[in-house]
Amino acid sequence: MNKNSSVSASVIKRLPRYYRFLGELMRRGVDRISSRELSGMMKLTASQIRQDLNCFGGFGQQGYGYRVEELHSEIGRILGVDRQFRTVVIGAGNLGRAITTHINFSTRGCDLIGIFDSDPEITGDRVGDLTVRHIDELDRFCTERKPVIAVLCIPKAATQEIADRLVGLGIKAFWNFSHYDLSIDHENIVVENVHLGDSLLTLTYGANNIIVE
Amino acid sequence: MNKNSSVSASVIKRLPRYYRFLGELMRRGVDRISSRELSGMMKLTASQIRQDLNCFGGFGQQGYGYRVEELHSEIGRILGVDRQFRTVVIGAGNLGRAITTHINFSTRGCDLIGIFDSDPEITGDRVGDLTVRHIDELDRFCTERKPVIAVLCIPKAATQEIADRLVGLGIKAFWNFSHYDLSIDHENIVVENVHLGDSLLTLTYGANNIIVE
DNA sequence: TAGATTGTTAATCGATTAACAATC
DNA sequence: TAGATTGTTAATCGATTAACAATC
Repeated sequence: MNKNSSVSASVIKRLPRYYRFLGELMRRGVDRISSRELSGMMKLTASQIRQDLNCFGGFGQQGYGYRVEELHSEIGRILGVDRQFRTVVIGAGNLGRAITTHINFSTRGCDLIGIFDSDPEITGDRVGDLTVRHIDELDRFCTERKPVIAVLCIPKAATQEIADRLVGLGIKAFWNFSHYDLSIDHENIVVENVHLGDSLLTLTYGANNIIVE
Repeated sequence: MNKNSSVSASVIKRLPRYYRFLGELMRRGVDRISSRELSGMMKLTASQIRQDLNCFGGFGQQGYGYRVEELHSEIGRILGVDRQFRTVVIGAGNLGRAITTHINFSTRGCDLIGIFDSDPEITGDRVGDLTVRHIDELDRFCTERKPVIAVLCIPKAATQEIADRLVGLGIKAFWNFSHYDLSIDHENIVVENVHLGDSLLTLTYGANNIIVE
């Protein structure tokens, strides 16, 4: 059943985008699409789309194409949007607050249950429908509520230490926004590093090469 | 002189990370490093590092390695950190504010000169050391100050329209945070799409495949 | 000089694209 | 049935890795 283990990172990175485009098509009331049409919208080749989808199973129908709603829900299931992973945010500074309120976690398989900060000045503040807890409460909170995903919005210097501690408390997945390449040596822990600074530098590189001035 | 045009996106995407590691080495007072040592730190192969760097020139010295400070500044120059591209943020909601205050633009070749929003309720608010301007002032502001980079922190639905308008006002590069794949058909415009939602879904996929429950 | 490590070419590997038989 | 479009195999392309001669 699990073809999954062999699916390459390049394919997986494209799944959320497929999911997004299919959701948009659903909203527009389209119920059927061919790899050819989708390739036009997404600026991929039809070949690649068919190849990608077939990593997970034959979702299409020869001579007809793909049923949008079915494909959308299949990809959703593969991504895990039907799960509700208990998730905590560590760091309630500007970025932590913005991520907490700006990202729709529940439609992406996550249930946001806590936000923590080390600054006693801001514990008690409301962020979305959560209340900032002091980091000292983390151990007890994790023991009781058993979160499995942590969003790290903390300074570089604190990241590795907090992450190791969280692994000890049962966290299995990290969404890391600190300017630090988090790598966990434990088995069966997943990390998604965001690196906004690197992203901006990539843009600067592009600008540097087109803007002569 | 410009080997640049032929350098692949995969290499360019790695440059900010090299820059970051070299900066860290400088801070630690290391002044010499071999591709072998760096490969250990960065979890790349030494071969790849030498291959990558040689896209831009021979920065090393046979039998010795690379001088950290020199390599750091060379890569910085390639990325364009010594430029000061005038940059505006469009959208002063949670995310716009967080990006504005959280990211160090000036060390990444950007000079943040304005932040705009369509909500009259928040015009006049301070964000970092900027004051939120109403979006109606955008045209005049651009004519006078000539920004070249725009950071888009606006809803999906508004993105394409605002981007097209900004191109007309002289913007050459977009850092796009809306959940929308911005693509500009004009020549010589660069776009860096961030897609935090897709990043979270990639993590959810990973979590879904390790957390059995 | 001997040792180390680069710059660069060649070999391998993986990802993308093309082609087409299977089939709805 | 004929037409369309998938699923899948084969060909191509690009990126990574290995090897080694050049040279500091």
